[in-house]
Order: sequence, then structure tokens, then C-alpha cells
Amino acid sequence: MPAIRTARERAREELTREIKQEARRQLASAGAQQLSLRAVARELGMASSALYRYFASRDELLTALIIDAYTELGEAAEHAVTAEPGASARERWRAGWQATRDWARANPHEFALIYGTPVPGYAAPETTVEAAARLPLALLGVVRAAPLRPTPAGPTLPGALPEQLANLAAFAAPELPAPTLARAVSAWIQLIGLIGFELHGHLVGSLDPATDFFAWTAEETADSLGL
Amino acid sequence: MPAIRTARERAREELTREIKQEARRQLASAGAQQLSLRAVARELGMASSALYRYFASRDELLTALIIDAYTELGEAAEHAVTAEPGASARERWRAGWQATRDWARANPHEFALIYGTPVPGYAAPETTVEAAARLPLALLGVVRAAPLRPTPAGPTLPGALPEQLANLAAFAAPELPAPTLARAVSAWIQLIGLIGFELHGHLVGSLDPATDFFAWTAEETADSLGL
DNA sequence: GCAAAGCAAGAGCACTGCTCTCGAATGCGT
DNA sequence: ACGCATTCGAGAGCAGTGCTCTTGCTTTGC
Repeated sequence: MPAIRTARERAREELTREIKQEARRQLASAGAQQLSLRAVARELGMASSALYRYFASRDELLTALIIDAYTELGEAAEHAVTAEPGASARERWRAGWQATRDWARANPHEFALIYGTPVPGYAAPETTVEAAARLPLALLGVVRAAPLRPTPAGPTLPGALPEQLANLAAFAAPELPAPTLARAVSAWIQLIGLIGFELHGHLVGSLDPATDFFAWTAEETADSLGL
Repeated sequence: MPAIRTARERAREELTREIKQEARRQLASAGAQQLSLRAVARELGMASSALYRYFASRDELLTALIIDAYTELGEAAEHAVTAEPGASARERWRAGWQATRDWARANPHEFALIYGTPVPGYAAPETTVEAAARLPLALLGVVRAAPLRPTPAGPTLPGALPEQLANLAAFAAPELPAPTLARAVSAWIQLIGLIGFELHGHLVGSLDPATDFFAWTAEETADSLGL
């Protein structure tokens, strides 16, 4: 793709960006439910129908926002786990967890968009999975790079789980023992689940604010992995 | 409340039930997003405006469905953990987990409604919390009734967490040690988080179908609690 | 038996996502 | 430098939404 482009192409790109930007603003202030194409167009001073030259549908706009959110969260985590070169694996694990929670609390609607109920009937095109994988891969990177202490043997892996884990390990972490990989996936779910619970009010009246419980959970999962 | 009621009251009650029933049908087939008051009214052969005599708003109808879903899930779990009188604590734990997943897979939209993104701006009136508590209390009941094996001391409880856990224990499980209670909450989050991941497609391409991973997680959490 | 309360229905408002059409601006090949 | 095809913005319009208000009718309680 050449750096030199026609005025039309540049205008198109810029407008596409502006639309996403305005949509994101509305998303952040009112949530995905309330995101309205007409309101976006209104705010941008254009006809609502003109918007369809840039996004074929509301869902397509949302999908673009989903990818952006995954990417942003993934980058935040990646940056956190690599920020301190001399940091121990446990410190990097902690940093990754904290960065994830911080991002989620700063962008609750974006978090809900990617880890909450899928908004349309269910549209996760291939394009999203790469962006979606960045957070778990960043966390997994910490585990892979760490000298793992031995951990108590857990329950035996039932049924097809060893095979599933082997397939997963094949492209994500070939050197990791299957139980460790399983615990890493568990930790990822625990991370997202806990943040979701906190954000969606399921801990109100018990462990809310969840700051300390979150920190404890980070340590507990690190322990379970042998970090 | 007397068993004898005016025809009007009986009609009102019956219609309220029918509205919820039809709403639930639409919820189950298309999700909360698509639930339309007008469509419900249409299906029931009445004017949409008449519906507002029974539910003040769409959100109120949804809240009613939320309470029903919490209750149903809670009852399913309660039944599961008490079904086999002679069962061991671990077996009852397993049964509670399985029942939760089974219900969620049979009622994915209902599950998303209660444990996904809050649909309105955020309306969790007091009425919902009692119903919402049934599932975690049912699972906690298994832990309380069990003779717990000693478990490795986990990370120290940071900051205000001991106090939060003490408050929680005060009305939910006074006899449980704080770390065990914390692990129980973690297990609850793990349960819901894992089901959410499975249902919302976050495990596609890795550990989906999640049946075996789910079973393994149930064992792992039971281990961590000393069940 | 009658006033009061509860009720259903219709019209209507302000929205929504989305489509189609039509003139204007733009880019490319000649 | 011109002409044509593509791209674009805007407007009108469709079908649908949640919700309100008014208008009559039915049931209830005194």
C-alpha cells in the first residue's frame, strides 16, 4: 500500500476513523445497547444514510469496536508484562492482572462488549480471534518464560481434555505440561470472571470493592501455576 | 391473601403470568436484545398499550424474567446438591456444578441475562439479590456441611479482605475460615466464568466443547477447598 | 343501582436500523 | 484536458420500537 493516496481514499479513511471515534464515545458513555447510528451521524453532521457507505450495518460497526477493544486490552496487558525488564515472573503476572483490571475499570462498556453477552445473535468473525487472543497469550507468555516451581499434581485430566490441551499447546505453548496449561486457562477465566463480577455488580454487598480480593486471586493463581 | 379472589384479580394474575411466559419464549428464542413488548402483545392478541397495565416498562418485564431465571437456576442447584442423601461432599459439589452448567446450556439466553452484561443502564433492585444468592448459597452449603481436609495455606489476605470476608461469613458461613470462604467465592466465579466463556464462544478453537475441562475444573476447585 | 376504579384499545410521538433513489463530486483512462 | 464510471452525501421512506394519552367499556364495592 503506497503512502501516496488519492484525496478520496484519505477522506474515506479519516471519516471511517471519525465514525469509530464518535461511536466509541457513545459506547463509553451509554453502552453498546444505546449506540445509535443515527446519533453518530447526527454528531458528525452527516446524514444517517451516508454512514452506510462506511459500515454496512450497526453490527459491523460494533465488530470494529470489538476488535479495537480486544486490541487495546491486549496491548495494555502486553505492555504491562514486559514493562519491567528485571521483574520476576510473579511480578509480571501481577502487573498483567492489574493492567487488565485497570483497563476494564477505565473502559467498562468496552469490557462488557468483548466479555459480556454477545450483542448480535453471535458474530465473532475470524478477524476478532487474533485480537482476542492477545490478552491470554500475553499472560501465557509470563508462564512460559518463568522457571516454574513444581506444583501438587491436580486431578487427572478426564476424557478428551489431554488431547484438547495438546492441540492448544501445539501452537501456544508446546513446552508446557498439560496440567499447567489447564491451570493457565483457568486463571484467565478467573481473571475475566472476577472483573466481570465486579463490574456487573455481583459482588456488591460482599467483596466489593474487589481490589484486595483481586490481588489475592492473582497470588492464588500464581501459586497454582508455580510462578 | 385469601384463596378466594375477585375475577378481576384472578384474571390479572393469569395475564401477568401469560405475559411473562410469552416474553420468556421470545427471550429463549432470540435473546433479551430482541425481546419486544409489541411482539409479546401481538402474540397474546392484545394491544401493546394494554401491556403497560401489567409491567410499567420493558425493563420491569426483564427484571421479572431475571428474578425467575435466578430462582430457577438456584433451585436447580439446590435440588442437585441435595438429591442424593448419602452422597459425599465432593459428589454433591460435582452435582451442583453439573446442574448449573446443564441449566445454563439449556437456557443460554436466561444465563446471559443474569450473568452477562446488565441490559438496562444497571437495575439490580433489592428484589433480585435474594434470588441471585441462591446458587452461591447452595454451593456454599456443600462446603459448610463437609468435613474439610486441610489445604495448603494460600497467600496472606491483603488489605481489607479479612474484614470483608468476616462480614460475608457473618451471615453466610460463620464457621468457615476466611481463606476457605475466599476460595469458595473464587470457585463460584470460576463456575460462572467458565460457563460464560463456553456459551459466548471464547473457548472455540481451544477447549470447546468444554465438558471435560468443566469436569476437571470442578475437581480442581473441590481440591482447593479440601472437599 | 351507581359512582369509582380497573381495564383494553387506538392514535400518536419520537425514536431506531436500513434501503432506495437522485444529483453532485471525484478519479482514471484516453 | 475531457468524458465516463465509480463513489459519495442527502433526502425520503419503510417497518419497527418503547411509551403516553385519551376514549370508552366493564367490573367492583358501597
